[in-house]
Amino acid sequence: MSEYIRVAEEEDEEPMEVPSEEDGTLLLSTLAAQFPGACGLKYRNPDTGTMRGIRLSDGRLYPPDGDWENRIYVAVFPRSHTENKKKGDQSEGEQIPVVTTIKKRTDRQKCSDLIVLGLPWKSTEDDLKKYFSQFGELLMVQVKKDPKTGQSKGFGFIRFGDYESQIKCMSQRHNIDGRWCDVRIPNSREGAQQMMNRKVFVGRCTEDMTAEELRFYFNKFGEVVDVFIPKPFRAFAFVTFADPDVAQGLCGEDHIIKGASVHISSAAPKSYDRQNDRKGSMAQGQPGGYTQAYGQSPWSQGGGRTGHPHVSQAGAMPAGTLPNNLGISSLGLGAFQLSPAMLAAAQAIMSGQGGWGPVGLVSQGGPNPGGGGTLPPPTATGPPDNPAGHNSTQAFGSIGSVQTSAAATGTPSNSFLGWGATQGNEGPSTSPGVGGWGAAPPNKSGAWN
DNA sequence: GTTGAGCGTT
Repeated sequence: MSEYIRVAEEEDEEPMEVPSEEDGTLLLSTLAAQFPGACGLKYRNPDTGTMRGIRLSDGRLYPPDGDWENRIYVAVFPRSHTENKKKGDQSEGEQIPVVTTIKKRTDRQKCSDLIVLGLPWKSTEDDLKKYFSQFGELLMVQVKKDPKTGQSKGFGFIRFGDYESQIKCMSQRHNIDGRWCDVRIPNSREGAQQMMNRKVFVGRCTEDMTAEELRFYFNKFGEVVDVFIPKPFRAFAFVTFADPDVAQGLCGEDHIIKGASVHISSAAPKSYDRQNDRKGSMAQGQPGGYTQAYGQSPWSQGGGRTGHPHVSQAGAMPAGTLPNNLGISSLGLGAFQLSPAMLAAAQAIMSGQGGWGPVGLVSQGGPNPGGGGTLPPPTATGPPDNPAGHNSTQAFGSIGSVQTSAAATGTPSNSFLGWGATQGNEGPSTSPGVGGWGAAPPNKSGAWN
């Protein structure tokens, strides 16, 4: 079922053939490999003469009506990218409303550690390094081992130097030495923090706005990783971007979508204090309902492994939540324009529908695999990160200089690959970006708003 | 020289 799909950068430019997957979908990573920065696909519908967006979900583009047919598709880029290409003429074509310019680039993401699951027992850190280097510069590689026996536990951690590498890596599965391995965002707070402020609240939505349309619309501003529209209709939505800067940049703006003016504001529930208030009532739940919202690996595991232990498709609203919709009009809408919606939003968050939410009341039907029902304390504000440098056992500056093959191959030696500084470092704290963690961008606590 | 869902000695 794999085929080649013709894609052009602009509608009138020469298309390029890009391969689809066996299931007929087109990986966004495949598209991006030929059209760097592309975040979607569209084509002109001959019946209506208008452009039609292609559904994107979990990094895969789905053929319209199940068939790519023989159309020529046009790659879609985030707006900033488009702006660069069309030198400034902004008053034409598509309905781009009043918007402040977004200069932040989508690749200015912070990377997070990634967990690699399902490793062969024999795989070494050097093996991982060799394999994952194909996606980009690696800052860290770990294989977790039994301290006594030195035997691998079958999983490890990696960290890329740039976010695009991370995205690319996570958008596919990996065969390492004969085993299918998953790369995900770890359940730890590391990744969860990056979820902060990536989600915006879109108020005054109309009922005819579909998630796909919202996704398509907001993709102009940056990669959209999730759109959530509560059901039944409650006139708001959540849009989650890959880049928190994009999300933040949109906050406070009014946009016109399908003729309606929607208002974008922060979706940050900022309810970490409230969590403490209701310590007793929060049963359990990983801090990362997040994990499936963002760090999911759609392909599950290879081999015979079965699905994820924590898949929370919390459908129903838990009892005893907030008073329901629109009875709130009695509260005086004029003064608190966002109140009703925010209340409803809180409701949605609390119920777990949003796929995140700090409290995670309902996690899923099954037992919490995290062992023990205690929710790890959020430690919202604390700066838990070590200062630069001492964090990982084998942070290394730049791949490419692999002269340490002696240490890499033979001696475990605490599995230290020993590349803290490579050639050409003029002392510490020069050249941010190399040299491991010194450059670790404005540490996580900064992302909390 | 076993195992196969998970979540990280520092």
